[in-house]
Amino acid sequence: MGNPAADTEKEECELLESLRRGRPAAGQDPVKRAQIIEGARRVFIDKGFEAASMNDITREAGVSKGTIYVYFANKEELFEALIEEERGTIFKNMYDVLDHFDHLRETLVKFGMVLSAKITSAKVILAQRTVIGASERIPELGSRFYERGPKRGHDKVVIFLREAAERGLLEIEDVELAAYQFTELCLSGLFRQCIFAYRTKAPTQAEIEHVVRSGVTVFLKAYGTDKLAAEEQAAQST
Amino acid sequence: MGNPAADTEKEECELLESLRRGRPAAGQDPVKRAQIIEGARRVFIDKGFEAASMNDITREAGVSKGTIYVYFANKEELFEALIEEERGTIFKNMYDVLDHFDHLRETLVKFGMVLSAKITSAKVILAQRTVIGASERIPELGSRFYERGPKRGHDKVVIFLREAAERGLLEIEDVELAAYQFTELCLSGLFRQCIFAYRTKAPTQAEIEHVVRSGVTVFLKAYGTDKLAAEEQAAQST
DNA sequence: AATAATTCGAACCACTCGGTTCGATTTCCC
DNA sequence: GGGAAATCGAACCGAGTGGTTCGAATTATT
Repeated sequence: MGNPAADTEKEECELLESLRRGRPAAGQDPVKRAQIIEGARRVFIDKGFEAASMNDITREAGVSKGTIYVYFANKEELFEALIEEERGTIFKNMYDVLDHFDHLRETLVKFGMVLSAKITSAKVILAQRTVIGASERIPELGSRFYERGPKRGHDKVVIFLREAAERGLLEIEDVELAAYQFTELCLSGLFRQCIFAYRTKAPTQAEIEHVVRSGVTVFLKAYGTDKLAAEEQAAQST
Repeated sequence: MGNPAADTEKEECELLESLRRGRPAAGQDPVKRAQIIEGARRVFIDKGFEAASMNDITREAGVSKGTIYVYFANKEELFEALIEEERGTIFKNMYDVLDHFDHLRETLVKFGMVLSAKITSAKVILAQRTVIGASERIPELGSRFYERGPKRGHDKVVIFLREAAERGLLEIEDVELAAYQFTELCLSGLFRQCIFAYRTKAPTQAEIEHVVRSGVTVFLKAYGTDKLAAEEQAAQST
C-alpha cells in the first residue's frame, strides 16, 4: 500500500504496474494459476510426482506448456504449489470444534470424528500418499506439509488439553505426548489401513464414531480426574 | 519328490532337470537372484518405483540387463519380489516377545519398544515410503504388504490381549480395536513424523521408551482390572 | 480501429525410458 | 578338454522426458 520499498522489488513493481493498467502481469492471473493447479492436481494425485508428465498436466489443465512455465519455474515448483494448496484446504477449519467447548467428552468425540473422517477420506489419503512418496526425493516437502498441517493441529490440541487440565478436568504429566496419544487413539488402525491401500474405501461414519468413542473413553480413563467423573455422573443422572 | 504330476508343470520340470544336472535352471540360481534384488533394493528404496530405472539396477547389481529379465518378467515383478523380501526381514521375529509373558506391563513395554523402534527405524521408514508411494499405482502391493506384515502382527497382539483377559488381568470389550489402540499408543506421533520426513533421524531409544511406557500406562489404566492393580501393588512392595 | 501484452501451440533439444533381441563370452559339469 | 548352458553386453525400438524458444493468435484496454 504505497510502500516506497515496494519499488525496489521487481515482482511487486510489475504487479503494481499491471494493476495500474487494469490487467494482471504475466504469470499473475490467479484464475489461470488456479486452472493450472487444478490440472496439476488431477495428474499428480493419481500418478505421483515422478510418473506425472508436464504434457499430461498441459492436457488436463487445458493450458499451453509455455504458459505453465510462465507461472511456475519447473515441475517441482508446480508440485510444491499444489501441495501447499492441498494442505490449506485439508486442514482449514478442522480444529474449529476445539475453540469453544462445554462438555469435555463430547467435544473430544466431535473433534476426533472430524479429524478421523478427514484424514482417512479417499481424497486426503491420495494426497498424503503423494506427499509421502515424494518425501523420498524432496524431504522439505513432506516436512513442510507436516509442520504446517498436522503439527499446527497438534499444537491446538495441546492448548485445548492444557486448558482442560487447568479447569481440573484432566491431569496430564506430558501434555505434548498426551495430545499425540489422543490423535492416534482417534485413528486406531484406520490411517494405517487406508494409507497402505488395505482398505480400498474410506471408513464409514459409524465405524469412525465407534473408534473415536472408544478412543476418547480410553483417553479419559487415563487422564480424567475425579472432578470430571463427578461432572459426568451428575450430567448422566439429570 | 518323485511326484509324477510335476512333469505336467513346465517350470518344475525344468527345475528338476537342472537339479539332476547339478546346475540351477535359468533364472533359478538363488545367489544371482539375491544379487539382483540387492541392487534393486538400493535403487528402488532411494529413488522410488517410478524414478528408478532398470539401467540403474543393472549398474547397481553388477548384472547384465538380459540376465535380470531372465529372473524377473518386468520391472513391476522385480519390485514386488523386493518388497516381499523386505516385508519378511522387517517383521521377522518382531512378535517373539509376546510368546511367553510373565509380567504383563513389562511384556507390553518390551514388545512396544521393539515394535516402535523397528517401525520408525530409518531403513524401515524408507521401505514403507516406497510401498506407500507405489500403492498409488499398484494397490495390491500395499495391501499385501499390510496384510502379511502389520496385519499378522496385529493378530498376534489380539491373541495376547485375549489371553491376558482370560487371566483376568484385562477387561476389554472390543479386543480387535484395543490391539490397534495399543499399537498406536506405542507409536504416538513418531510414525507420522518419520514418514513425513519431519523427523530426519529415527527417534532415540530413550525417546521410544518414554513414549511406550506412557502408552502402556494409558492402555492399562483403561483396560487393566483390579486384579492387575493388586498384582502390581504386590510386586512393588516386595 | 489501433495498440499492447498475454497466451497459445508447435517444434526443438539432448537424453532416458522399459523392454527385447542375439551373438559373443564365460562358466562349470562330465 | 569337450560341450552344454547361463551370463554378458551392446544395440535397437518407439515413445516420452523436462525445459526452452518464438512467431502466430487472441485478448482487452484505449
